[in-house]
Amino acid sequence: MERKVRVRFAPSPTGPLHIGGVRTALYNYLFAKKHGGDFLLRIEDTDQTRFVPGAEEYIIKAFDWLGIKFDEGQGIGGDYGPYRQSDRKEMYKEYADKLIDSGWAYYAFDTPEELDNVRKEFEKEKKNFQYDCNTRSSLKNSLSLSKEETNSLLEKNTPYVLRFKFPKDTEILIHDLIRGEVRMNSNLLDDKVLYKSDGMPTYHLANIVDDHLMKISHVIRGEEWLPSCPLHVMLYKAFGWESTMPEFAHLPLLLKPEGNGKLSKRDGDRLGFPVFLLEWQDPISKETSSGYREAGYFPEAVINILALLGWNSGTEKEIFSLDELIEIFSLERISKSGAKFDLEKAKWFNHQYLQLMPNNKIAEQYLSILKEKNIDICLEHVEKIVGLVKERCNFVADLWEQSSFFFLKPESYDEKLIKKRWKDEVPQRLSEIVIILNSIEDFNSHTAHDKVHAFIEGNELNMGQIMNCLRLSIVGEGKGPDLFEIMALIGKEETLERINIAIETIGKNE
RNA sequence: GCCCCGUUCGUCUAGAGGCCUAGGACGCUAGAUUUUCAUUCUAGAAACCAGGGGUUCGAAUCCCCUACGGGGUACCA
Repeated sequence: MERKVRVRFAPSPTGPLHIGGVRTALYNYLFAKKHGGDFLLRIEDTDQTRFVPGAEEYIIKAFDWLGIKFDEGQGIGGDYGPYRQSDRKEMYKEYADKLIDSGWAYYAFDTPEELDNVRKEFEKEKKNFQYDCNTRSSLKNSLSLSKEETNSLLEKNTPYVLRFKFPKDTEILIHDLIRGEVRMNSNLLDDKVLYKSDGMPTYHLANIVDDHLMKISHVIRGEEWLPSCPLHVMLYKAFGWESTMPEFAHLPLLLKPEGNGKLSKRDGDRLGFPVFLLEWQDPISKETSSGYREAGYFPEAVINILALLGWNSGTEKEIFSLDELIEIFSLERISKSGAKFDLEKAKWFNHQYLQLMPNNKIAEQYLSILKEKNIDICLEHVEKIVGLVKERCNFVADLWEQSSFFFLKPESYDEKLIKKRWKDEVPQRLSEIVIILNSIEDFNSHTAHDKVHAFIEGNELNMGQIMNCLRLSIVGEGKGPDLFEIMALIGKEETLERINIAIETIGKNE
């Protein structure tokens, strides 16, 4: 039975997405596209107390930036809507009732306070309380109560929840596409709440009903869901949907770099690298957390970084475009253990993408940074500068550090370099070079190079001595690309001016 | 506590019984190139394959135990 691949990414709008969630979405996307299937976005907002305004919009915007497109879902549309669970509220009741009718679920009238007390009682005896096949008969529910008692409670509108009735002594087998077979015994599993007293389903009920109705073929989600997967499998069985039950794949988690715990939204900026795709401001605390976009990462690089955090192609290739990833992605090559984010490698990836990007594209972005610094210059010129210095940069913003001297005269001169290189005869030699450079009609990097080299050789001077001092005069320190290229780009006049200023300044103010 | 998942260089990982004196990448160190810094190139250090038992002629690879890490254990997702 070949069925169309349909996968979903189902975040809860409790805040911005962190990169772990983004990676889960990416793997879903790659899997769907690889198999010519659909990728949908479903908003799981069954917990109304955790609603965070703006989160849903943020999620959509974040994927928009990343360049990952949903085929269907919230904010996109499709034939299986609505795609926000709170908008599907009415239909869950019907399915919950079906479970009551078939005996797979039961009413539980215990209040949260009562359950708390039971838990405390158990703790006193160093035992752990679980609402399950061993304890449910002593609690307040439709299994322990008589039919009359139950009905009377219902008639009085007593708040209740619906719990799943796990059968006794049943082994539940999960076929996980990443982990193989996982077995669990039903006696150890608790009777999870399926339907809450506020009239909303829990994740467990809602996700099974929706996945079924939306014809989801594969559930690819984080490992934190593995323990509740037996419940999900049992629910498919209870509904009689076993034949169309999706296949499961539980992804390893993204861990905090310090070594303990999974990455979480609350990590914000604390870890020294962005945890979110886009900058996020908490609507209540007003605290802002940085994003990859704002930190200067390219979306293509972020995709590449995330793809390789828990998956590899089996080859030694590491730079992949989205299309290449779709081509070779497979669930089998996902590793089983959690991965820590490596900031240094992330920067390296961005560096690779910066080198791959055409200079005019980079120049466009750099131009807006230059504008902010009140530097008015044409794109063509910036493009040339970018070509000379981009290999030294990881981010577009690094360009300034590597090329500010193209736009500004040195304000000071590197002291160490002066000490080492600025010998007494240097000013005289540089004055001679000024005259030589000034005599060049067609001033460019080649002519300047030839003249200066001829001068150095003709006078049997030390190449390093002259070149370093010339660089110091023009750049202010010992860095930068080929000096003659710099001279050509800033022009003859500016070049001469800078050398003259250096001759007049260096060594005179002490 | 109980249940589940995992464990190869600092990090991400290759490895599906002999090709492993364990390969690559980032980072690190050194050398080369260069007019400087960076890039680049080359080389190097870096994992007794968590530990211990098996199985086998042979185990990083299969099995068991232990340790450690992670996840779950909510009317959260």
